[in-house]
Amino acid sequence: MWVPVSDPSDGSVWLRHERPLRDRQLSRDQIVGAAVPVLDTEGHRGLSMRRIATDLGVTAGSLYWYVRTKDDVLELALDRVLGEVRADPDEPDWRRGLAGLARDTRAMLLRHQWALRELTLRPNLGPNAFTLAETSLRLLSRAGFTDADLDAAMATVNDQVVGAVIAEVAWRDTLTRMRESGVEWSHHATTAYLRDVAERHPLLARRMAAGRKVDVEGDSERRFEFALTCLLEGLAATCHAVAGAGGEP
Amino acid sequence: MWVPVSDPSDGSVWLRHERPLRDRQLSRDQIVGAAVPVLDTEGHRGLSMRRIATDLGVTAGSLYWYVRTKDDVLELALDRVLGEVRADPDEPDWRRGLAGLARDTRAMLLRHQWALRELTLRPNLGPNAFTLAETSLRLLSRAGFTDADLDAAMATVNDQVVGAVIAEVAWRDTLTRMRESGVEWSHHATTAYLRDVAERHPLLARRMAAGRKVDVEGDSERRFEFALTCLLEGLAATCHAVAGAGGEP
DNA sequence: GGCCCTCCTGAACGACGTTCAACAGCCGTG
DNA sequence: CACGGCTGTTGAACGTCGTTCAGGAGGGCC
Repeated sequence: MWVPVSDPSDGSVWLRHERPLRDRQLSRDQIVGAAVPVLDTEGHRGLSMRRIATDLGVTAGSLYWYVRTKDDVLELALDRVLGEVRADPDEPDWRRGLAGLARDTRAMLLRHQWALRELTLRPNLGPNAFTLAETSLRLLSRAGFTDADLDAAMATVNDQVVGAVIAEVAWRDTLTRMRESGVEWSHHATTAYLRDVAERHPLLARRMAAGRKVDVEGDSERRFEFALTCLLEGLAATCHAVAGAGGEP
Repeated sequence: MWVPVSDPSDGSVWLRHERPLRDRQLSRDQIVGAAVPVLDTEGHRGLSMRRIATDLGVTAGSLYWYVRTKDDVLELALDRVLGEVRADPDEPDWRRGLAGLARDTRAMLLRHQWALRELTLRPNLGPNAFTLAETSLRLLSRAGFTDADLDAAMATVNDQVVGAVIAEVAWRDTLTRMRESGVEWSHHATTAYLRDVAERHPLLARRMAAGRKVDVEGDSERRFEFALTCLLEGLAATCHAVAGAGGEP
């Protein structure tokens, strides 16, 4: 019994079953397999249904036999790359486990920067997303969090990673684009605009001038590690506070 | 002497000066003013150059006199809403100050959810972005962070907020869409897929079943506050560790 | 052999971002 | 006061996009 309640685009790909195929010259897997490399190398702008189709040697229309919308493809692609994240749910030291998970997620997101966009407004109900969540929960429950805080703690770590990589990518991109157009950051006398900003904001100005030579790679990693230890520290403290006198042996 | 190095779209709107206008029937301000409400009510999909133009009573082509690209409009719109965030840089208690800033930023991002997408790959060099950064730095320098960690600490707080709101919005959206299509979360016997997920992931399953009635509003806020206290706790600890025996009075 | 279901083609639709020749009105200069 | 030039705006056009759909090829089942 199925009521298409109003159905503008019901739920998510994951809640729709893949058709049983017969002569299949294509499959969802192949479609995603074609989409991901394009996204990696050419970004969102480079991916079109027609592009996927020609890469697979078919016409654009055929894809709609396997997928209802381009958004479906993106949703599938997102879960595909989420599957690349490796983490050991049985690591006994929860802090080490979470840190590893965070680092691996960051690495994945840097490999597939388009995935950040997807995370912002994609339902994200894929199997790999669930597996990752379960792993996090497992590690955190080992830390001694109570049921209520378990959710929040998991979300906190995850959000920190996502937020950090977003900022990192945006920053990288900014520097690249500015360099391309001949403007040098950390040398703000070039543009009237930047000079003005520096005058109005002393702390920022010091920060801009400080790293005369900007080391995006290193800075980003340092920042990420800082945030991570900071957060884990806070989590441990909160956990102990909640557990009262209990906690780790 | 100007070399258009390759110039696909040099830098950012902010590095280009707005033309001095004469008969101006339009202005960048008006364009952004027309764009933001559309984005708020109809999202990215609802915003087109033609839409902005007709709302302003002109043709699409005219906009290109004030703006070089649709991306310019989005960049300007992003900074416009960043300007809505209010925070007191002179708040003596740095933790209270940062918490306030974080909460206000979250509120803004919930009002303008499209802005999340922009943050992911927009240069974000607008004046309001800089002002916010300066405020953060001011508060954190009051906390006693050294120059090197100042950057990282600011980024950490900011990233947490962005990450949290992203997850919140995605979650809200998922629930809404599922409800629209008649699938109920926390009642996963409905779909074979969700039942399967629940079987494979015990901790997740408990979490799904726990909140029989999902209170997105409350949960999100609780989670946000959890993350915030957690993070500030961690920051304070790190700061003290770095400052050695020094620190607050 | 006939039918149906699966899968793909090719053409089409409407909307999009962006460009551009043309033209309107105001400017300062002669 | 006339005129050339700059500032804005138009309207049509280009190419691309996501998506739809009638049609047909070809295998599986009765």
